[in-house]
Amino acid sequence: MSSKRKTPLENPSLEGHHCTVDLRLEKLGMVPFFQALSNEQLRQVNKKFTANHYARGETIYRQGDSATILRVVVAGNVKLVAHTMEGEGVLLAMLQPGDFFGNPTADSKDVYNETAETQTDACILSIRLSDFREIMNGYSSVAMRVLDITTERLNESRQRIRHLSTLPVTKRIAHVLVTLGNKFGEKHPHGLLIQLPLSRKDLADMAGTSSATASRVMSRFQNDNLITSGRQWVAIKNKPELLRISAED
Amino acid sequence: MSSKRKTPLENPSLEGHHCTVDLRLEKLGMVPFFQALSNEQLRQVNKKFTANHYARGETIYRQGDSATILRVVVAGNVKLVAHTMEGEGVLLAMLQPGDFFGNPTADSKDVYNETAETQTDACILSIRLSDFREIMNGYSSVAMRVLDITTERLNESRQRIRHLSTLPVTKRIAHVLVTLGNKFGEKHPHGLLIQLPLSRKDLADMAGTSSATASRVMSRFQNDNLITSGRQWVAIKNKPELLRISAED
DNA sequence: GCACTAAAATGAGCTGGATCAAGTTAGTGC
DNA sequence: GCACTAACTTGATCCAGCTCATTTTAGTGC
Repeated sequence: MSSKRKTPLENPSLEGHHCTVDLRLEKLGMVPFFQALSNEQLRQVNKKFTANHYARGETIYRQGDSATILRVVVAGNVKLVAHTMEGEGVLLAMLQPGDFFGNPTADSKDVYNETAETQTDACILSIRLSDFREIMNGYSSVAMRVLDITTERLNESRQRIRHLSTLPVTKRIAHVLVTLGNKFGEKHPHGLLIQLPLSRKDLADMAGTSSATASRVMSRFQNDNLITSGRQWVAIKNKPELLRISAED
Repeated sequence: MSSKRKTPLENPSLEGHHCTVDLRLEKLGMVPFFQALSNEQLRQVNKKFTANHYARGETIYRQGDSATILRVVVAGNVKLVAHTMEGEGVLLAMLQPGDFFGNPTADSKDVYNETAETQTDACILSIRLSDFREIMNGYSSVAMRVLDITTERLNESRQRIRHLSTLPVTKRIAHVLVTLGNKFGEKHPHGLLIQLPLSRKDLADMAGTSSATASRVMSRFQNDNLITSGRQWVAIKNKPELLRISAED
């Protein structure tokens, strides 16, 4: 884009027209739980979905909204945030293309218990929960993959509980950085660049601390030459050492 | 039992012979995810299970063991604990009859990432993971129920992350008490008795605090007449107030 | 009833991290 | 290049909850 750009982050520049039917079909096949389906089956499934484009920072749904729709990220990133009454946020998950969100549970009285917000421009597919349940009923491979993913998320979630209960802030942040690096990292002159707008506040909300403390820890890491960072971006220069810090003792 | 017993907790007195085939069959039908099966189907499924009796305090499997077996609690209680290297524990879940544990995921290189230990004498059914996957493949109702339960556990787990990150100890403990009351509570002269051996340490490991702090908070609750408790047992006398405390502000 | 033991209560002191409040800058738009 | 602003940094203070250590007590076995 403009030669003035300084952020090392890629400009998403995701135009609305990227959310087309053909792209949808192509992307649906890449979604983990549809991988076992044939092209014809995929075409059938595709009919049930609708696509939507969201700008960065838009809210897709809010905590407390009735949960009748399941969504899949096709392009861009989405974050799931739980808010307390006072407005403090806890960042539950950072999603990338292929990830689904919203409960896959049928229970029609369910409401979302987190808010979904785009972290970049994004293209999102939606399907009625009842339709998705039907698909799972029809194709056990789909149901099984969804179960596998949910189980994995449960395990991650429990690991985070363990960290919150037992590790000091420094280690928690080191761990969050490594995890983000693994999921969103891309090779870059600065190091392993986390391809995602990521503020100190976001980091703090992931590690369960305040943004002031997150900032202090990040300063220290930067001094120790473990990371490079600017506004809303972080690159990892020494992953092994971060990993060591997060696990030591 | 002996007239000398003081604990208000029921004496489990679960003898080995309670783990019989007929009991198994009867109980299997009560497990949430098998409820939609016919008697004949149930009999088929039953063949795949084996039953085991464990004494209180026994370890069923350890964190790091290879995870090739899925288990179901038939009688008694089981707790899932994650340990750090230093031996601190985090209590991830307290299970009751009907609950399954161990990952339902096929991935054969998986290991358990928590330790399962009996909290009372218990009867446990085991099934090979591969057999269970087959059952889920064959009966989509089973797969769907397992998914629903896993999703619910994920939601609980995320709520706990929210609490750990945002609530002070007092509220977290109040919340744990209410939750345990709902799950394990039984009417009793003392109030709503939590039918489970439950030490201050257990409580602390659930709320993410030290047993000293848990003890202090419990003393305060007792002074305020919200609970009654002794060694390893707690009864709730004023649930509405505890609920208010856990949610206030 | 008495002795025994592990659990629980309690005290004293310390500290990691929160909070509040200024400064500083990176990145952008013009 | 310059001005602008939200993001970030950094300092100073404070306290909830931890740790360590001691005393008390509930529950059990005899």
